[in-house]
Amino acid sequence: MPKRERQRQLEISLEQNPFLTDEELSKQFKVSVQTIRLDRLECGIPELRERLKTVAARTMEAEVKSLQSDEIIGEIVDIVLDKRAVSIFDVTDDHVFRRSGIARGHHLFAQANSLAVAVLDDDLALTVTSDLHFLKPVRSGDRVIARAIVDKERSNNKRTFVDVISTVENETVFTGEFQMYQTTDHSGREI
Amino acid sequence: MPKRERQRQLEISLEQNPFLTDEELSKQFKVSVQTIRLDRLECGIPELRERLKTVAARTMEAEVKSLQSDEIIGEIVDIVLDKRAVSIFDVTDDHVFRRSGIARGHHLFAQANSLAVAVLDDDLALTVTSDLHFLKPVRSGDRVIARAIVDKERSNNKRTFVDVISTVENETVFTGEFQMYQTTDHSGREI
DNA sequence: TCCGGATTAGCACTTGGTACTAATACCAGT
DNA sequence: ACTGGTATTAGTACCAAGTGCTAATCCGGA
Repeated sequence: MPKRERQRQLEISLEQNPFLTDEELSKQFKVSVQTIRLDRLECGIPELRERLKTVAARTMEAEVKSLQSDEIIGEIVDIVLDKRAVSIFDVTDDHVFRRSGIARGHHLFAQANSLAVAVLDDDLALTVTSDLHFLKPVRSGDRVIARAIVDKERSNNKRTFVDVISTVENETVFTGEFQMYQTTDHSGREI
Repeated sequence: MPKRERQRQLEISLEQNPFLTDEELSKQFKVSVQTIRLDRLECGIPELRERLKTVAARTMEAEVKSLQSDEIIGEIVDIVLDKRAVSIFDVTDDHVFRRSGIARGHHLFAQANSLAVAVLDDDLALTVTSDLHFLKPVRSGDRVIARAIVDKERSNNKRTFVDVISTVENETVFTGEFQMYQTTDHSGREI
């Protein structure tokens, strides 16, 4: 196998499995450990420990991100329980279709839906039905601001209606009407 | 600081930041490196490199998972383009409300919506509106099977209607009607 | 035949450890 | 005051997986 091709394969191997030591690689490619070291040097591939360090660093970051983004998609910036709430969601490359660069619908839905759940002062609010309108495409880099308002007129003690309007730079990109089910009895409360 | 307390703090420190070397820890706790080593030994905390290895391993796993789960939520098991498609989504603890154990709505939506996108033989299909019904709660461990059917009667060359029905053990848990926008012109094709 | 890139080998040194031994410190009990 | 036990510190030998360097060898083409 020619040198160029081996180096290409090496990069692929390490991308798939950064845990390989030079010795393991030398066996895989049937060359000496020194050759592997020279290859890594030429390709600018760091040693095992450095690779693990960066991979591990990625995890820590990702875990912090996913921790906060699991409960609520987006960040809640204002909330008055049982009345209204606002959340901000920054769209990144992770959220868009690669070909078109347009955000996948389920991320906008997730922001709106989790905001609708959060605005209800209930241990357990579930979505029953919802009616969605995706009005304008949202792209990577856009900051989506979702505003949820509890519609008290149409709500009763088991069903609550929450309207969510999401905007990017004051233009409405998404609207959702959520009919929510609440377990606890709210009839005794102030409405 | 007493030994017990120091060891407790040590565990906390390393959980938050597994990248700390014994030397850094010894400075942090103002004891010798050897003491830190003894503490790790007693608490069963592995050395830096082992810690990074396990953290990095977690990442790789997570990345494989999120890679496949980003394009399509769930796994497509059957598809006839522009006609129908089926996907399977296994609900885990990651998808449910901690308190109630019931799956968050946006995961069911994501499965259905991404299936609706996939079934359309188009580089760029976008969701315009959708009408959702969450009929029964879905729990961790449930296997959700989503079936998408393209409604040809109501579709024209710019708007396509896709109906998705999701079931768990033959019971319908979710239905969604998706009105999709397609960029490419399908009028010349077989319906 | 000679040149040059590619490969291999060998050695000293580095990091962040393990495993082990030994010394020291300090406090309580008798 | 002496002894015992725990805690801490110091020091040594060793290891894995490298870097950085020099030197030797191989192998193919002009």
